[in-house]
Amino acid sequence: MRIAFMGTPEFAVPSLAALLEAGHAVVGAFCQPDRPQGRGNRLTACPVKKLALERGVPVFQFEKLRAPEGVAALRALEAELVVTAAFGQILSQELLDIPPRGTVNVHASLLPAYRGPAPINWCIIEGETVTGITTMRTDKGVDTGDMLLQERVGILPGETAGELSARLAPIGAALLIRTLRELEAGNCPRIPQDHAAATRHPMLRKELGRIDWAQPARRIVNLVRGVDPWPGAFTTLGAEVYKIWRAEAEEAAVSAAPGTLLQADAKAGMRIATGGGALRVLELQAPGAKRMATTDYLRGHPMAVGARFGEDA
RNA sequence: CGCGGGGUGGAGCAGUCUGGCAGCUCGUUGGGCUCAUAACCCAAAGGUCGAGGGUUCAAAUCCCUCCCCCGCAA
Repeated sequence: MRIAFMGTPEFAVPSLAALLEAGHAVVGAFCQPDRPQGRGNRLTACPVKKLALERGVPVFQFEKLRAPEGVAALRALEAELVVTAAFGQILSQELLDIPPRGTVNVHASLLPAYRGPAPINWCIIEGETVTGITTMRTDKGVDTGDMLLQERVGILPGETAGELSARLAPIGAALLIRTLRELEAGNCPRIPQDHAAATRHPMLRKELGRIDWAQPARRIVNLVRGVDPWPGAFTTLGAEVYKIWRAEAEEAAVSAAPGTLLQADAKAGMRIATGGGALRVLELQAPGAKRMATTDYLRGHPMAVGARFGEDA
């Protein structure tokens, strides 16, 4: 099929690769414009753009695809079908009307649950143990279109959003290919979503990573996993910002105020009081330093038991 | 030219300002001790101090150039 692909981050890469692999004519790859990124603010190409260039697929980057130039560009490609995967822009009805065989989206959740731009992160933050991939017909709402195929995937204990995303991406790619095959054969199911059962979660913000020590340790662990690798869970100690990358919940009863440093020993490790149990910090990152095992950190940076995290700001 | 922190035995760090013996907490190895240990005691190995150049009687430390890592902002 003549397909226009739209996607931006790493998650979308296997889907684009699979389309090419399956012999589809990918006539264009749309992704977000290059953004200044990292130290030095250098313009950086997104993963989809890199792959597209590598495979000789024409790349299109519009600040707003729904603006006239974007619409014209898509129209000019004369694609039969549009495939989107974590594109990062909402398609207008005008855009949706262009491809004669419609638009198919690869979404990383079991719709209608976890609609929105960051389903993988939110599943983990909310403590889910099962998620999945849904392929769907894109309509004018955000992740509201009719569902095509769905595949359940278990979330591993301790798995981070980054790890889960890397695991889901190829599963999504495979499901996409199967969906297209069944669409072409005319035997693909098409199931309207139960909108009453839908949940929607917002885009990630930096501030989401701030640890609320009044929460139970178990929820803080889920936050730590769910915002890894971005924005990362963090807390403050005085003016310093510490990131916490790996932690376990300890159910023991704790009487100290939430955020209190209960233990900081280079051998026994670090424990912090929470609103429910203690948080055992296994891996952290101090300002200016790289992430490291808590015990390693404590060897060179003794900390006073009784200090309160998250007290300022 | 966005702002800032950092690179020192295997790990985490101090020492750099004010040049003068390569140091701390661990780990590793060997030995001892103990019913036992995230325990304790004794000993040992392990370093181009990120790279190159310069200044100096003398450079981890001061000057110049470069490389690499990290945080913030976006």
